Amino acid sequence: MEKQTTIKDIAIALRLSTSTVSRALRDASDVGQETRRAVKALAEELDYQPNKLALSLLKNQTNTIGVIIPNLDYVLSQMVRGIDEVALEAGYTVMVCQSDESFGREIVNTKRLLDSLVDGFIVSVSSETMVYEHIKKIQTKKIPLVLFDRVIDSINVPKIRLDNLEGGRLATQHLVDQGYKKIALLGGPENLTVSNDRKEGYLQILKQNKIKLDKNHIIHCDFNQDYAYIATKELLSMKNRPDAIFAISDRLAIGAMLAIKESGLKIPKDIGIVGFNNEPVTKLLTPSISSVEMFAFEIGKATAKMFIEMIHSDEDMSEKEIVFKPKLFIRESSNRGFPSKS
Amino acid sequence: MEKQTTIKDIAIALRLSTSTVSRALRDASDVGQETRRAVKALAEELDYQPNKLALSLLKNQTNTIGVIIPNLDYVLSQMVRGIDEVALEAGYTVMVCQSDESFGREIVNTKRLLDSLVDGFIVSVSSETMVYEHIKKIQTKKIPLVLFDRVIDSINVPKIRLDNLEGGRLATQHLVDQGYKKIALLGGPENLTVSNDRKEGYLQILKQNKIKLDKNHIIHCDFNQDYAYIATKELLSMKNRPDAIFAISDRLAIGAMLAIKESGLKIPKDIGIVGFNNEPVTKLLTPSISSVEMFAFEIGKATAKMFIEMIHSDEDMSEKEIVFKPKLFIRESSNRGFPSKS
DNA sequence: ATTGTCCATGGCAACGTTGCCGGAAACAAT
DNA sequence: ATTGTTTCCGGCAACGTTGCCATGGACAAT
Repeated sequence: MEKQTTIKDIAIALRLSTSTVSRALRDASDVGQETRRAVKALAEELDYQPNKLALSLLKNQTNTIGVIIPNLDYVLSQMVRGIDEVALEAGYTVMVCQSDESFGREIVNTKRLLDSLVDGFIVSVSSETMVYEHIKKIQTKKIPLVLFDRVIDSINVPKIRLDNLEGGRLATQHLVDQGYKKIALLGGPENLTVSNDRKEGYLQILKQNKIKLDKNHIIHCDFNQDYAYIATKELLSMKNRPDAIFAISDRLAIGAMLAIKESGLKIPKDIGIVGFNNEPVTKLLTPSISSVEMFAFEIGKATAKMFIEMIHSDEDMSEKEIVFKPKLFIRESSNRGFPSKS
Repeated sequence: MEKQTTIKDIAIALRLSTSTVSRALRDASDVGQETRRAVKALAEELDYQPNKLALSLLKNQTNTIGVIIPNLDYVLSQMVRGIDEVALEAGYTVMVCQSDESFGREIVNTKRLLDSLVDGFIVSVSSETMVYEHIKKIQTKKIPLVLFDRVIDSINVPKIRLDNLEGGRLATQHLVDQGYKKIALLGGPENLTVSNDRKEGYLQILKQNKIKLDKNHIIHCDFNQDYAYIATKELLSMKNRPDAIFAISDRLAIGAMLAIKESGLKIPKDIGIVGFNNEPVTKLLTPSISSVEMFAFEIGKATAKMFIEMIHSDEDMSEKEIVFKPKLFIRESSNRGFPSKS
């Protein structure tokens, strides 16, 4: 690590003061034509780069956004890509920290970024997170904070998310429309609004259609494909066997599908499946899996935009919330041909 | 953004000098018992956190690693996870920048991180990158640099990568063993050693087995699944139609598979496929796709370890290279049952 | 009483940069 | 000749921290 050339080096070489060099470099007024030219020339020659650290210390701002996410699966990768794109454009650098769905690591990451002095936070919580002191601490310190995707209702900051309730509704209504009568739910972590909203949508639709719910048909299996596999085996062995499964994520849907395939039941004839996220893989499987698109890339971009707006505006934005509308893609796994084509 | 409590605040409150407070906080010698206790108590109460920026400026080190990667697909996500894990452990924070396979953005990212004063770089180049001035600049400034996965031969720094040559060999030899005679190659970008090594392995095996190569059977399609689909359509329409495809990534293999399915040809009977990366999706498809595992997570960890070793050691490590051995997972897409089971 | 030693603390510079103020020189206006 | 204005530049402080050196008091040894 070589010493970088500093403003001082230039000042000494040119027998000027650092102030003058600084002004010349920034094209400020109060600098003579000649001096300016000389300074700029030498700066160029010595490949001078202003020391960001010194500036950050002085201005108490780092142009860095701390992003805390639970993992880097397909959806979050897309979101991060969206955040990245907008942030870069706006002159911010992004520090991404994965909590790996661990509450402990989420706290560690928050602490770290907090004293790395990021200008603000963009956060999506881990599935283990049930108490939000670390998040509230960010808020207490008046550091800009935006929540996205896995959002926390009780915290009053801008939020960008999918309308998961509607997503749950879309998926479930579709299954009802296809004539399925006993629709099971493979749910996610119970402390995540994302999961609960999707579940709530599911429940609403059942109620709306006067379908009696068998409580055993709801199984929570985090976001773990293997759990979904096991849970589905269990569902299939029930006396009151479901004839459709709404899985709260595509991973769960895949786990379910593997279990169903092994059982010999036919998809979608005997049993239908709808997933969530619309990962590319859903198109590729046999049968292809119906899924709810959640516009991850767009959510990422919107999140970063909101963040930047928040930083530059001084009005209170804590009530702002952007909610994206989901879209259902119907594929083989749930398509029995209803309503029958004319 | 509230003002953080500083050492000065504590000093004033306790009528001490900043030096004394600093020493007390760091458990250094030369501080009285009483003062130490008082300082620590107040620091706790005011939630004092040392200002990393000031420290970084002083010590000229940021405890931050700049990671530049072309994208966040499955393999790189795994690698980043590995890097993250080790880096965190060692007290480093990671700044991940995606170049999105764009040469321009790679340069921008390098510049940014360069003057964000990261302590060093971990880089995997974009598929567009053919000239390495920006990478060499890192080296010129004597900033620690480690290359991984997509490595550049002509740059003399530690490298961590897969034995792609062997990977290409494994895949191709397997196809030969299964009795395929006309093996096509869906290649990656031509300026990436990763692709070229895999291709070279393929060529070696063909030669070893005295299989005549039809030059039309080699098609480069970056890492783009859609190109692979089109390329495969083309291959299938050839007079001298291949009876197997070695795709340099799973994405390409999937593209190929889609095209073959449409053609009505049977996999693996009429035509075999082997992919590369061993993404989880390969297991799930019908037929499941044989693929070469590249131990992305382990490569990530090894990379970060190497980086940290490099920072802490003063011997020259530029010649160090860690090469992981690939492993072929044989699945339905290429399994014709040879050698026939007894 | 003088010197030496130890302990606890304070002062100052430095890291690289900018912002503010002051000042010198040149020239114009009175 | 005095005053004012402009142009160009330097000095100093500040951001938060640490490292080095100085200082002063207490106490023991001579």
